[in-house]
Amino acid sequence: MGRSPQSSSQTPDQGAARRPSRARGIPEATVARLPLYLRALTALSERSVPTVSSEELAAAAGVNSAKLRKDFSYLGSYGTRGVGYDVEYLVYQISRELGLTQDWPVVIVGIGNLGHALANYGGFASRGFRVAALLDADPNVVGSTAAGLPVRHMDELESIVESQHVSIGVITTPPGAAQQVCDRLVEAGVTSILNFAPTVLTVPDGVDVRKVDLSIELQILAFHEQRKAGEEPDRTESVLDRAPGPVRAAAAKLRRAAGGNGKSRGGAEPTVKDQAEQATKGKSAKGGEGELSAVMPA
Amino acid sequence: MGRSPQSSSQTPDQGAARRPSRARGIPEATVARLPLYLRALTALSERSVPTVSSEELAAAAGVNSAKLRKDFSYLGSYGTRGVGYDVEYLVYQISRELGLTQDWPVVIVGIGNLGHALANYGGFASRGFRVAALLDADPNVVGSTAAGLPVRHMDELESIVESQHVSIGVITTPPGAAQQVCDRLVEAGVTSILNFAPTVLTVPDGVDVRKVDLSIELQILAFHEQRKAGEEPDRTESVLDRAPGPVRAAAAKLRRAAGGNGKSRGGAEPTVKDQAEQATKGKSAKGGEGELSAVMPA
DNA sequence: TAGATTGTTAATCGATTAACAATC
DNA sequence: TAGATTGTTAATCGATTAACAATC
Repeated sequence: MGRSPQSSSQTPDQGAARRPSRARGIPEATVARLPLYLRALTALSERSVPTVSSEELAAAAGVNSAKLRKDFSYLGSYGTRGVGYDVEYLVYQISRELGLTQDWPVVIVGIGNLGHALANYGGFASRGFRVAALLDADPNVVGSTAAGLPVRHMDELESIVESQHVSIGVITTPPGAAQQVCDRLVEAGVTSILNFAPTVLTVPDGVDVRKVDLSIELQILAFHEQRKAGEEPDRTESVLDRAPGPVRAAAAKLRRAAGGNGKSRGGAEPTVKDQAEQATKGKSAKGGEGELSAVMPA
Repeated sequence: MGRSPQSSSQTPDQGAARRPSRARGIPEATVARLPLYLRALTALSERSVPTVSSEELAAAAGVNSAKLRKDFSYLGSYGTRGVGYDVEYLVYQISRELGLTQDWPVVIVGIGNLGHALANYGGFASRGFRVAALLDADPNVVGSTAAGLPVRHMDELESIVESQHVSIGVITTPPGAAQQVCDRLVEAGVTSILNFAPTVLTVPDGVDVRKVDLSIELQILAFHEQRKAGEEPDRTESVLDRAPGPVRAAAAKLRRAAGGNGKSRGGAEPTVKDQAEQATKGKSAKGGEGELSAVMPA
């Protein structure tokens, strides 16, 4: 069976998006928004709002109305011109489209803080996801309870997955254990994996992986944040000069040596490049993946 | 100041993507992948690998090499033809591009299980993110410690954000409190928000919001999972018949009444629609956002 | 020089958006 | 009927990908 690494990251080409994937012709981008619409509709339903226009619903979901109507057009013609959409009816249709009208047993592997948080997450149960088991490798954790469920030992993984027909696994282990856990889940029959460990998982064809990476989200924010403060005054100086000592020193050296910012496009400047290289040799990895092992206690 | 809801969800148009946004011409999709490359490069750096080809690095990051080279071309010409990329040099350049060579103080608001998990997340510190403070509204939580830091009261939010120049806030409160917390953060000077609460936040222009939604990820997996099992045998029957009692009954009724699946495109079938509507009135919200309040203990 | 690999081009694909005819 | 709002079209935009000339 051919193995392919998943796409990872909160980006357009998440897991399933790699296959032809537009199952039944619904674009991946639309699928990713259906849960948003469902959430907004559920809130309206609780307030007993009978119908809603594309404009109102779009506002509640945080998208524009043209996009929403286009999205809904892939599902069918569920609205009424001049009136809008029936809230209950849409809740049902979207739930059905997403597969939420059936029960989805899931296992959570790695019961640290994050595993705990997920086990307690009410948003799962209310949408058809049922925690079939909590698993951990640590004997000190096994036997304790989280969210009213006993934490069971990894040894039971296969029997639980098989007997309860679990098709979705959630991995909240340290990164070092993630691939091995993934392999066991897949071998036992799991075909969808939600991965919180900061690792690229390799899975056979036919298995979907989605990745949630807390640190990546922050890094993307930092990228934009960086550009807000100075509004491009002279990035080389402003950014590097606020950097930690060694980097700042190297930056100064760079400027003295070449006046460039190491970002000049196409300009072949081996001198600049070599010096920046030297400058970073010392600090090198600066923390790196090693520290991530401490991220999510197994 | 014009307020606009953020785009939310792990989809292409996350927060910042709404503005013209391609700060310095780097596409949003590329920015979202830079952290992946950085992680892979950091791992290589720790193994003291001096250079890497686009093919190797792409494999490690889980993307294809053409995409990687295209991404890097936006940053500059940092490789050497015939050789590849210098690992240390690239680590530095990408870190700089992402703004990780500077220190980013963040506050985490809402210290439940998830807040705890985030406070302990080693991936933050190793990338320049420093937890400036943990905040909570619950007097029983205030004063305890998490990840070695004291949990402080919400009342201190403004003074902390201002005195420590915090520009990034992480919201892990229950959904009901999120918008209010967001408003206070923004008012105090925060311009980037990472939102874990299942709510659409409204923020002024110039403020970026990224959203991480655990339940949405699972729903997307469920959508694809649903299509694997049966491979389109006759979805109306297979899906609805596995649904809970009331829904299944309604489905049967529907089939009897019209033989349609309620999904027929364009075909105006008021009878079918009305009956499906009736059928769902009873179960209605089925849990819904209310339960989500239990998600993340403040 | 020969082999390897980058950086860029151009074609393709998918997603977004405004506008409006259809129709309730 | 008049007003409102959907569902769809078509234009635009952005992202992906293969291929290859440039060049180490």
